[in-house]
Order: sequence, then C-alpha cells, then structure tokens
Amino acid sequence: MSRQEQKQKTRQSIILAAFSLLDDNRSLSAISLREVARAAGIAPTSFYRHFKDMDELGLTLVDEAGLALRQLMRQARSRIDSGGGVIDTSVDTFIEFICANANVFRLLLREHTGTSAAYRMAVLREIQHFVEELADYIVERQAIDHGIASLQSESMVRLVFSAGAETLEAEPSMRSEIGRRVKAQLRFVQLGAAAYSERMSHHKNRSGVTRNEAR
Amino acid sequence: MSRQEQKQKTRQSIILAAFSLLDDNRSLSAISLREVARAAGIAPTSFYRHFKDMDELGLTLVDEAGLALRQLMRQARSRIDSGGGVIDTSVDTFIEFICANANVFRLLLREHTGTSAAYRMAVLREIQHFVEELADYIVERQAIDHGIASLQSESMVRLVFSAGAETLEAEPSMRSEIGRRVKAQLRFVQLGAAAYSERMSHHKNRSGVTRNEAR
DNA sequence: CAACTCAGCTTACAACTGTTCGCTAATTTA
DNA sequence: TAAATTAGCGAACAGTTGTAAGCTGAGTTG
Repeated sequence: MSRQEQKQKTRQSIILAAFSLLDDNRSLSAISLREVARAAGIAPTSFYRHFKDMDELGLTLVDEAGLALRQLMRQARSRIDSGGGVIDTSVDTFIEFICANANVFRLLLREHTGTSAAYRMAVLREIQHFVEELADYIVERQAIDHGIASLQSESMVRLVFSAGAETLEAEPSMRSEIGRRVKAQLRFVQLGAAAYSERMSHHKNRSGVTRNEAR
Repeated sequence: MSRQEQKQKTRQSIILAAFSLLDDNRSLSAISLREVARAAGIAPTSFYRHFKDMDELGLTLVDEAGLALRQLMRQARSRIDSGGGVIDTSVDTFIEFICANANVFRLLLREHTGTSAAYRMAVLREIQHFVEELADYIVERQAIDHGIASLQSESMVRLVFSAGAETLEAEPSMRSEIGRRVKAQLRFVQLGAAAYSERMSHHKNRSGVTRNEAR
C-alpha cells in the first residue's frame, strides 16, 4: 500500500472514530483528542499528522454531515418525482435518514446551538443551503412570490429539524406519530402561505391567477 | 445575619456565578466545579455544602430559567389584554426577554439539544408547559378543535424558539427583521390551521368522514 | 543502493479536573 | 455557659488533558 493511501486510511479512521464517539451523550467539545486517538487506534500525538486541532477535525465532520444532507435532498427529490406528495415523501425520507445516520444528524443538531461559534456558523450554512433549495422548489411548484416562498421554506425546515430532534429522543415506536404530526404542521404552513399569497394578489388585482394545488 | 440566611446567600452567588459563565461559548457540561467556585468566591470544596453535583446545580439552573419563561408568558398575556395583536405582542415580548436575559435563554436552547439526557428532559418539560398554555389560549380565542390547536401551538413555539436562536446569533440591528419574519411565519401557521379546521368541519357536515386532501 | 521523507511511536511535562480528609471558627442549641 | 453543629477552608490524591521533543522504520526518490 502506498504511503498516501495509508495516510488517507488512518485519516478516515480518525473521522469514523470521532463520529462513533458522538453518541447520545457527547458533543464535539466534549470529546478529547486523546479519546479520538484511542478510538482510532493511534497514538495521541499521531493525530497531529492529520489535523492541526480538534477544531479542524470538527469542521471536517460538519462538512461531511452537510454533504450527507445534500445527498438526502437529491434522494428525496427523485422519490417525489416518482410519485407521492412532497410533504409526505420529504418527511419520510428525512426521518429515515435520521434513524439511519443518527450520529450525523445529532452532530448538526448539537453544534447548531453548540459552544463553538465556528461550528454554529458551519452548520448554519448547511441549513441555509437546505432552506434555499427548498424555496426554489416551492417557487417552481406553487406559483408564489419568492419572498413568501422563502418564509414558507424556512418555517418548514425549522419544523422538520425540530421534529428530527424529537425523533432522536423518542422511542422508535413513537416515530411514525411524530412524522404524522410534523406533516400536519407543514400542511398548516403550506395552506397558510397559499392563503396569504392569495390574499395579497386579491389586493393587487382581482384576478386570482395564483393556484395552489399543494402537491 | 443568621446562618441559614448566609447559606442561602452564597448558594445564590453560586447560581449567579454559573449563569455568568454561560456566555457565548460555554455550556453546562463545559464549566467545571472549580470554575464555578472560583467565580462565586468560595473554595472548590465548599461547593459540596450546597450541591451534591454539578448536575444538581445544572438542574437548578434549568428550573430557574423555566420559571423566568413562565413569568414572561404572564407578562405577554397582560400586554395582549391591554391591546395589540396576539402574535405581534408575543413575539415582541419574547425577543425583549431574550435580549435582556441572553444567558438564561441560551441555557435552555443549548441544553435542549445538549449532552445530558437529564437536562434535555428538564428543558423539554419547560417547553411543553409553554406549548400547552399556548394551546389552551388558542382553543379559547379561536374556535378550533383541541388537536389542531395543539399542533398549531407546537409549531408556533418551535418557530419562535428557532427564531430566538437566530436572534442570539445575529447583530442587534437585525433583530427587528427577524421579528418581522417570524411574525409572518406564525401567521402562516395560524391561517393554515384555521383553513384546515374549516375544511374539516365542511367535510364532516357533508359526508361525516374525515379525509385528508392536503397532499 | 544510498539518501531522504515522514507517519506513527514513546516519553515527558505542566495544567487542570473532581473529590477525600481533617481542621477552624462562628452560630445554634440545650 | 458548655456542647453541638456546620459553612467554609487548605492540602493532597489520582486521573485526565493538550502538546513538545526526539526516535524508529518503512516507503519514496535520486
């Protein structure tokens, strides 16, 4: 095995070890360099051959988590295109993701309100990508003003993330119930945004061209 | 000064010191017993005369924060009764609170998704109080089914807390903008819930079967 | 093949942690 | 007033942490 290959391999094992340490009761700021090294099967000092800091590792983890999220969105879109309501499909996909990658989602959730400003910013960027892509999608599907679509999409993402947090906490048997609740809540937002939009256009001109078939 | 009085006083100074340590970049799990003792002006070992653990201190802090929140709600209600829209008044009150008691809100926000299951539960209870009281209020003001009111209130609380997190992060000049956005989002939820509710009752009256066509 | 690079190691250190033990001095109780 | 209680303290403990210094040995390069 070439030297570079070997290095990449241990680097990956560090990352994997770190993710595995982010279980129920740990955040990035609560895992130590030595712990990560121990879990990765290397000497503490060898860590520095790969990352300058624990912070550098942390940002790498956030990036990887964001990547996973974006892949999730693509997956959700392809499912939607092959039939099924937007809301139902998106929520189902999201919950599946959370359950399959609990630690990845936990990382985002925890560092979103965590103790490191750098991490908070990094997570925020990922979430904003999420919001923007959803807003574009909404503008495209429903004939709605971009400002309103943006508000709608932000609401939806916040509700979904919040429900995701609840899902992590809840027992598996409650998950479908949580899913049902958040779907209903998303429909409120959707209906409300549509109603608001229509009301606006009525004020502007009486021709209610704006349709909302909410699919 | 009596002995008990003195003891309560240093106990309070420990609590205050702990809150003051919860600034931008610290969570409960990241402040040490010795730090708190140092900030409170006592010897590390004296801490044990007041709390068994740092955990016990932590739960006390969460309780105090919850208390502050409930006081906030009362304040908001009295403001509403003396005129002003429900949403506008509530959001304004909330944002004021956050700015005046940044560390208190930060505590709730951070420990809500934090690393201690006990803290998470404690914060969750406080939030649920919040949701239930709002739901009761909604049932009373709007003529709406309790199940729907509950969904609506949960949505609203989640959106407000989420916006609160953003407020903490944002520069003061952006705060009014954040307030405006979240007010609009809350109106979406309100409009949506009302529309949904109306639709339900229409269906009941016609066919007696509750269907779900918001897909 | 010889020189070089460098991932990973061992050792070491100072700083900090939570917690135990026993003491003091002042308040409370009898 | 004498005895008991107890808030607070200082010293000391074993454990953990991040990181600096220097070595080894295997892969790379000329």
